[in-house]
Amino acid sequence: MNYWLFKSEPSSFGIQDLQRQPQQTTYWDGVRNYQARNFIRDAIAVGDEVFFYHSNSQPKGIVGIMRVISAASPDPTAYDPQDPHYDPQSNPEKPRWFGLELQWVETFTQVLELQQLKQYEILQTMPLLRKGNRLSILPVTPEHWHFILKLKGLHSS
DNA sequence: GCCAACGTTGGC
DNA sequence: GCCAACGTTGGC
Repeated sequence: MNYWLFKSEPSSFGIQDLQRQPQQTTYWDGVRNYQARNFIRDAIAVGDEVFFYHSNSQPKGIVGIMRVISAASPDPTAYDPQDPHYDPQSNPEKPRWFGLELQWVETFTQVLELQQLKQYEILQTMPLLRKGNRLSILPVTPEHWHFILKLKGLHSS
């Protein structure tokens, strides 16, 4: 069982949107970066837990937790010319992009803001905090995962 | 709105 | 295979 962090802009899909879905699940599609694709296709497994991160927003930070409930499958939006993530070069015979199903687990009572996370020495090695890291899907070490959960405990009432 | 830090594309 | 140009992400 591994831990991850998925970014999304709440203006397009935030954790509140996830909570409103039927069964509180969603298919995470639209990933068009090979490194992130490799995580989805090769490393993320059913049962893994995921921090939901709101990017490009105010506040920005970790807003909750999701759980992986399906294996990766070819992302159908890649073949849909109407979709903003349409990739004309991708071919259903040889899928290039993948997505997977996630289920809502928890929404934090308070956002763990980026600025706050930056204050902790132990988190300095998080890929999330490394300058210039724009990957939308990142691994989280168990050490960092549990530290952040403790932080969350401190800041919820 | 700006721009640094990438990733991707395509000419050569 | 190199690398300049371009596009995107995302913090500020």
